[in-house]
Amino acid sequence: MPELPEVERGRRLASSVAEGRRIRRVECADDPIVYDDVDPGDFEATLVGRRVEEVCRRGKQLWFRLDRGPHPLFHFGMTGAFRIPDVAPLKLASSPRRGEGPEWPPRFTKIHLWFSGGGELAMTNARRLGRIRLREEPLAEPPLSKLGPDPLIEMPSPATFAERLRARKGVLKSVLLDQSFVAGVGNWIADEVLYQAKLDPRRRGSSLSEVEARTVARVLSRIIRRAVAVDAEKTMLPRTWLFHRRWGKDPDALTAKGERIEFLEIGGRTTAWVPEVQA
DNA sequence: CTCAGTGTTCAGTG
DNA sequence: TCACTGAACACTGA
Repeated sequence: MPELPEVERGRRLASSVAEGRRIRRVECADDPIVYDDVDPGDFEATLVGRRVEEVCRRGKQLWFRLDRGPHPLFHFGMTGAFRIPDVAPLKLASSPRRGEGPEWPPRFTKIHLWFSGGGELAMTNARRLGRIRLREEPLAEPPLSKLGPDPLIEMPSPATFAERLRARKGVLKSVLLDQSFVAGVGNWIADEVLYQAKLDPRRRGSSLSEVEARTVARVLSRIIRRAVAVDAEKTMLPRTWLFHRRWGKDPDALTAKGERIEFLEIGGRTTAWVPEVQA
């Protein structure tokens, strides 16, 4: 379920287990789709023995900066995640949902890494829209080189953001999802931003006033920082957010304030919005 | 059985 | 070339 905050959670998890450690062993699933342009055997040989200097993220892309290249890049697609072995061996009363149990490595594991010091990390990817790649210079090559600024670590000034947004002719929802405009916004964050900024998702960037465009910048930054601050834990997001009410296209869905939520399809994506606030 | 889906990419169009 | 649109990808879970 990865948008920027969830990918950042993955980065922190990987960082805690991998940074400063050497990769001792690698096991890849036999899945050429997930390996994109990399042969799984080469991949294992490339990584074993390398030291992980830093786990980096930009937008929804993650990569390990190793002591020498090529460096592995990870993209979670719609369903990917990093996992580490469960710490608590105590049996819980309730039975875990499928794929979330204590099984190790977990179901749908595409790569399993062992580090010096005993840590392990697995990347799962049930629907196989994720990608694992190798790059000599990650930031200089696609997909990273095509990304716009990451709103957590390199958010432009409101003035700069507003200028860029007002230069766009496309509808706001699509512009926010464009990873070359800002990196890391996905479907629910785009809807949340437009709800809190009180803007119709079908408005065109070029139609915004300076004040409206700056509001988008401010709200986007605030939402991202808040979601990252709670480590993307959904139940910790403010009750007033559209997030909690937007799922399932429920025709009777209401916001926490009792406003009616409606659904549109914009750029092929389901868009939840609140006409009485955003019209 | 059918279908939506927290994402990206690419061919096609204007 | 830019900007945008829609389809394709893949497969689980509802």
